[in-house]
Amino acid sequence: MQIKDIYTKLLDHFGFQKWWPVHKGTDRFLEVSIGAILTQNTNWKNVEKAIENLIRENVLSWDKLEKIDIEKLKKLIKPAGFYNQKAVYIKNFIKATKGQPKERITKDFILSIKGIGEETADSILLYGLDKPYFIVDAYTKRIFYRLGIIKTKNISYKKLQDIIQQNIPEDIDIYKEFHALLVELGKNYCRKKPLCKECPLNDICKKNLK
DNA sequence: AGCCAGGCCAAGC
DNA sequence: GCTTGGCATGGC
Repeated sequence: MQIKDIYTKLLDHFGFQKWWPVHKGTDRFLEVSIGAILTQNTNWKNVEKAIENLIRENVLSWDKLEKIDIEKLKKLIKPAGFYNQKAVYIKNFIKATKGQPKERITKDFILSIKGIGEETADSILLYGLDKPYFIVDAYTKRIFYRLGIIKTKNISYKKLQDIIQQNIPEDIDIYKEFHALLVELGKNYCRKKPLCKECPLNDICKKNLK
């Protein structure tokens, strides 16, 4: 079973996910970046509440986020949790990237911002700027470990990213869809307590509990 | 009523 | 380089 066959199977089961979800009328690069910071170790439903707050208060823009009082920002993003550090991270990100031409927004550049790690950086690059970086998250590691493709869950981000990128076409739309599909599988079947019987990958998984 | 979520950083080996 | 503890809310 090849990695690209897993993608096909998931696509057959779930259909296209059309990630990353953004609101009409907002800057895609900005909304993806803020969403990526807010969703660090956080349920997306909670992130949606925080983003709704920012939109309702009309502060989801580079200018407004640069000027907003940080205590007010904390209040607005509170539903997303870890709001003290995330407010600082958002401020750091805005300060570093505001007014920068898109060519300057390289992975090394955004990784140098305190609060942006590997996954957040790749989310911004792939979904915000259409650059070919495959995103590795906790679901990706868990799923590939259970499938038997990797032998340890402690594999480094870079190693798993390389394995996946070397085994699927370098295609932005596939990168986007595949990651979204892995999240869908992780949420619905390959949970901490997995639902193996109904899992669409049951027949090719080593850890299944038939 | 716990357990969990689309991680990151700092500190300590 | 790898591991650990802290960070916080709301859904299920």
